[in-house]
Amino acid sequence: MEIVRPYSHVLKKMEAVGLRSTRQRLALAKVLFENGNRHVTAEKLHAEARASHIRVSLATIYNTLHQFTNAGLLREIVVDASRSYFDTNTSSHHHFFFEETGELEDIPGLVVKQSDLPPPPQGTTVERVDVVVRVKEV
Amino acid sequence: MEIVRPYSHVLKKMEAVGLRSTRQRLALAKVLFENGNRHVTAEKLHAEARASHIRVSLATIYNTLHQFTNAGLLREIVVDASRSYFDTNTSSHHHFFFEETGELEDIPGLVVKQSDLPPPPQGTTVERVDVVVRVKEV
DNA sequence: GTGTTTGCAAAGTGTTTGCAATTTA
DNA sequence: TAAATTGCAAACACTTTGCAAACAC
Repeated sequence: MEIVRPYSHVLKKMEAVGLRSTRQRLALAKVLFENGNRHVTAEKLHAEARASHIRVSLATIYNTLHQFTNAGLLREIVVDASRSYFDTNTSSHHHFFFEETGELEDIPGLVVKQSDLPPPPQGTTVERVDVVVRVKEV
Repeated sequence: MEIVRPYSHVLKKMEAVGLRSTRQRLALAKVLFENGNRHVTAEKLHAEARASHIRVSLATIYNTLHQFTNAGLLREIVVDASRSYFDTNTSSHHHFFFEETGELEDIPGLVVKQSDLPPPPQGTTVERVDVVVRVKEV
């Protein structure tokens, strides 16, 4: 019986990019990656960390979110001009955004192909395509 | 020969929703709607206004952008977590976003149909679909 | 031990607000 | 003249930064 370590790849990646295994980073990695895909804001992660008795400053939350994003462990999603969202799913996919609650949800199986799009402007290449489907409660 | 008043619909709309024709609003409407489609941030519009010797405070810029947005004359575009963009083209369309310069450009002829998308989550309706193609200079 | 990381408080950025003075209708 | 609008400065929310103390290796 294999022991599942849902976020062992995170530890490997941290080492690979030279991020030390500090108490804070390990605890945040656990919260973020242990339980499937998540969408978090800095504030939410901070609140959650404190609720789990993890002592971390907000500054460290921001540092960690950016370090993980640079390491390719997180992806930043822009849906709201006033807050940054981070997604533990770094594969190419899109989102439903619940305008009232500010929640995000992955859209399964929506793939935008290069051929679906007009060519990018002269001298540019497509870095990424983001589709946000904004939904409202009826 | 017809006299073209590219933004006469704006004046009508302002009246329709009860926005008085103040010096500031008229001047900003002119800047925004006189020369085809535009994408502006508050700061850019403010700078442009001052360059054209229009005295407007930043507070009024924000007020006006929101009032015009509520009136359906502008559309807010979310592409950057740190700034709000407003588009004079309120019809359903999508954008190229130049990550280095922060510029926006309409994508002509990209239409996302309801049938292209998975159904929205139970109890919600699609308010709007935003596609942002992030491009980088080669 | 050395270089990295943390946490705090201060600073920064874009945006909003309260309110007196001004302007529009 | 009554109600709406403006501009200022202060307040705000979120994020970043500088730096001394704590920590990882």
